[in-house]
Amino acid sequence: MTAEPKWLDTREDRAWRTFVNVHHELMLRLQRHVMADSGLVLAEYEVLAVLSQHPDGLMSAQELGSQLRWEKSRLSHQVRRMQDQGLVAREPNPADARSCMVRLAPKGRRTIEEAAPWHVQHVRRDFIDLITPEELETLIAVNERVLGHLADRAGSEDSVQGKGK
Amino acid sequence: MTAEPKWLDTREDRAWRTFVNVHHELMLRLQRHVMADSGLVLAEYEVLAVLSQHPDGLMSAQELGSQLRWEKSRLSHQVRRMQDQGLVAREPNPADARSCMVRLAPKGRRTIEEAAPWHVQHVRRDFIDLITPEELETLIAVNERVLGHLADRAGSEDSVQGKGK
DNA sequence: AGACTTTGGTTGAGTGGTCAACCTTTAGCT
DNA sequence: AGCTAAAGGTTGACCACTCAACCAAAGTCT
Repeated sequence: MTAEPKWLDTREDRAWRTFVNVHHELMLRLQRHVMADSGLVLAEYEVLAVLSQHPDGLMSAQELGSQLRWEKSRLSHQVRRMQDQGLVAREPNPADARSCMVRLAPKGRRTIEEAAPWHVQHVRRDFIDLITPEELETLIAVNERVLGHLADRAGSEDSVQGKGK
Repeated sequence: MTAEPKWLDTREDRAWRTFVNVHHELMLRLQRHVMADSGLVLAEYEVLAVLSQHPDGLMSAQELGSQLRWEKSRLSHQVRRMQDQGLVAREPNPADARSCMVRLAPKGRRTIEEAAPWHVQHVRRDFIDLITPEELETLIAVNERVLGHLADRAGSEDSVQGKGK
């Protein structure tokens, strides 16, 4: 990189830093709460939450993964662990022999139904309720813009530039 | 939890989901970029970045940690790994024998100076430049509000409520 | 001075996530 | 049909982060 880049000014730097920090600390706190309330780790909660909102708590691994925006291997590991605990079950997918279905087990349903109200309350208290409606709209707009941008670039990811040095 | 909680409405849910997703995908992308550009992992970059902005690249572990908002054990592990790579060095702290100082090693300085412009450019392209100045102010305000809130509650963290069930 | 607490830091165990390699099935092409 | 490529998942290795236990030095209180 020969020319000096545009460094971040004070506001930009602050926006970036706080963005990173807020996420980290919020997640840490929610993790501890959900663990205290239900014995789940956050990742388990998220899987159960998505599953429980589908008819019969049944969906293909891939749909589950794409909804969570998780990599397939991450999901696979997670599902294995949760299967060991009896929270979910794997079933063959009749429509595609490569694929597999993940089903919410009874224990999983009980757990999520008990945990969800608490979790929502914590998300509210530590995040949503601190934000005005206008700010909320701004957040959504910005986040979706960034996500769209990232999705766009996701494919065209060889055209980086000459590489440092 | 006897009474039904206030569930998240569509906008709130969206704000929360996109918030989580944006962070995850941005970090993933930045991690890959900084790795491709300089061979560093993001955590290493962050440590070097903070160190390089201090006189002589020297600061106490605790100051480093608080600036990064990292737990002490995380920092300790990270510094050890980076020391093994010759990016930083540990030195005794003359002012306090319990403490220790972390110094930016020459190799660390070269690395960060080469990596920083690229990193900044990526943060810009994938985040900052997608945000209008007014939105940026909103972001900062919201993030700092949430951080303040979290810091407040950090201490008083036994007064949870009756617990589920 | 002597005990008690607090602070700064390290360590090891356990866990979660990424990556790359692999296998199987499905889709595409001729 | 037959060959190749792509898609869905699994696995194992590796690494980073958290948590709890621990240690030594500083501060505090009497």
